[in-house]
Amino acid sequence: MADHVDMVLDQWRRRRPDLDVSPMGVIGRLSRLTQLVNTELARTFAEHDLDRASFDVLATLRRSDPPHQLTPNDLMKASMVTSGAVTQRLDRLEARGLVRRTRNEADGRSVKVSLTEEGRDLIDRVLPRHLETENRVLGALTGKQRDTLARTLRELLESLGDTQE
Amino acid sequence: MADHVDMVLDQWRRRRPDLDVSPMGVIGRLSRLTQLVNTELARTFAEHDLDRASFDVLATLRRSDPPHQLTPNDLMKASMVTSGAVTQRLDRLEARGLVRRTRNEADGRSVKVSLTEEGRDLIDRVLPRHLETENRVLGALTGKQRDTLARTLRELLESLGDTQE
DNA sequence: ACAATGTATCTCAGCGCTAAGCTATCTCGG
DNA sequence: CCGAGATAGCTTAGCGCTGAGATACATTGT
Repeated sequence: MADHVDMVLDQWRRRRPDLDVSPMGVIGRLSRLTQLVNTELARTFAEHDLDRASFDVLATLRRSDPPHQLTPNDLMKASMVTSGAVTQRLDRLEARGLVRRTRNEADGRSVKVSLTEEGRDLIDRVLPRHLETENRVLGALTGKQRDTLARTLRELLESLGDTQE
Repeated sequence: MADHVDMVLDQWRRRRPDLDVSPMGVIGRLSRLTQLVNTELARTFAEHDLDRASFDVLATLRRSDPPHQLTPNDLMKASMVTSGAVTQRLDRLEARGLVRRTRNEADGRSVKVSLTEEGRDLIDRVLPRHLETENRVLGALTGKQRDTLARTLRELLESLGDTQE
């Protein structure tokens, strides 16, 4: 059995036999798989009028310590997008009544973002469905394979500096 | 040692002990790693005034059978983007003189895209640097780990329908 | 006390992509 | 041979993000 990347690797080996293209066997698959998985996850989000960006914000707030308040800066660090993107995400979520921005008494530059009751209800409704989808996407792997995969990905992430500070 | 996803999993387990969030240990890392890797690859592309989109088109043409001619439709299938995106990618590359569009004699609806000499020179210059970067990104893994990883990712891709037709 | 520097957030032009729809051409059954 | 449907590529409005920069407030060193 062969996937799309196998075909790509074959082509390169015919066309450029002088190059070692084996790293593409890993990185090409990573990128392709992430795209397919994201498409699959997007379906579940869409069923609740969400997309990944909004889901990420709601989920990050939901899993934070009570009282579930974070600054835009916290959200930026967690989401790997720029501050401008966070502002716009919050604008959209606030307009839908899913989050609330309040002044930060302790620091006049800053803002506190929290879930509204509606926002919390929504994320609590979506989360189990999201986990089902993730589980289904991983259905081809045994538990042991998943563990090994998670561990290997963690090694790579750590080597690229993605650690808890 | 713990990465960002470990922290996220801990948070969920405290906040929602009723849910099994283990799938996030795999899918969260996949998504996060892909983003970090893409940032790293983008640096190499930028050194040659390229981005991933342009690189993908040039590389797909370069590895195709002589005479390195593909239709926009072929490029669309290979790249997982819409036809509109392919049109725009080709517009940009054509304006820079890196690819050429010619009529398809056999089918008046269609077009043939080929590399110019300049385009071919560029991709041949970038490709080895790109592979070095990919290799460096995978530096934390042994050869055996890379093989296992590639195989596992392929299983997932196949289960999601990403096969050669 | 305050100037200089740092930090938090927001603003916005520009970019690449998608989704929907358009035009031109091809295919095929009747 | 022709009309209906399929196919290939292009167009474009709208979307979310980036990168650069603006604003306001906080911190630091002297």
